Amino acid sequence: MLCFAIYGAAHAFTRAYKPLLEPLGLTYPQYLVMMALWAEDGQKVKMLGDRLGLDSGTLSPLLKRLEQSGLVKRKRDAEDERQVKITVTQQGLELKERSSGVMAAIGKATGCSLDEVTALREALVELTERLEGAGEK
Amino acid sequence: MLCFAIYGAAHAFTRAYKPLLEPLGLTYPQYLVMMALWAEDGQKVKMLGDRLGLDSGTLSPLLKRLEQSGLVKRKRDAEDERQVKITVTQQGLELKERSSGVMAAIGKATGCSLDEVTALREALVELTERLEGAGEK
DNA sequence: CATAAATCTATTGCACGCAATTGAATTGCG
DNA sequence: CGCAATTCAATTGCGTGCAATAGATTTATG
Repeated sequence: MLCFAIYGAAHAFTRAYKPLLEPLGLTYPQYLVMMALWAEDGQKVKMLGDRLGLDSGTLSPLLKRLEQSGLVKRKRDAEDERQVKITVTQQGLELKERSSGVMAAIGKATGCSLDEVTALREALVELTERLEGAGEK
Repeated sequence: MLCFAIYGAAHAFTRAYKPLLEPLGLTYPQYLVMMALWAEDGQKVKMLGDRLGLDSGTLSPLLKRLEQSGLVKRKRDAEDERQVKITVTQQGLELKERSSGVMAAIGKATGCSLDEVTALREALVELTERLEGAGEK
């Protein structure tokens, strides 16, 4: 059952990240969103959703919590008021520094060489694309 | 980001299963539980939790919904009244037949050879064990 | 034997994840 | 231009996932 192996691995990752992210006051999905924003600030909700594979039903409350924590600002775009632009605050930038150890700790926990990680990641991306392609017919 | 690839693949699987399981009235986690019970009937909640990596907080309401649907029965074990034994009903057994096409459809959607699937699965199980081992220290 | 410790299920509270709907804003078409 | 179709974010409802806790039962300990 490949499905079950992935299911278990995904949860194992979430559990592994949890103790590392807790001191930062972030959940795992929130951390993914912050990483996306650190990589490119000022993204619209739609853009984040496409990149992370999440819809507005998930992102809206998540972003609201990040705003509540003072990490991001949400603002309607002046040119297209349907869109909401998310910008990282000073506090959000500081969190980036404080979270620098997280990636390293996870890399160590996986105990994989860089080659192994790369191969596995590519296989999974490939698989994901095939599954999504099949679903759309 | 390996974490992100797994995160995406897990959701892609869930989405791929969804249209197949909907006609059966099952969610993906419910399907996993039913598969575990079809493989071995009469399991206790604890046993299911260990095998699927879920705790009682997740399983209790899930099993209650399966009972509501008439697929399983929950009964306190006579020998140890702390435990609850889950048994598949006649209706639950009939569902097994009706779901026989699901696995095949997913296998096809992945578009992987048996060797690829096996290799990927083993890599993920290995990774999961390392992550869990690291967490327990 | 009585009591403390451990085990097991259920409940509560919070945070996703997604379908479906709503409401506002923009685009396209006649 | 004017109205319909589209796009986008937010909301609602349901089903996980998990920590923390509670309650009941069994086991271990003195």
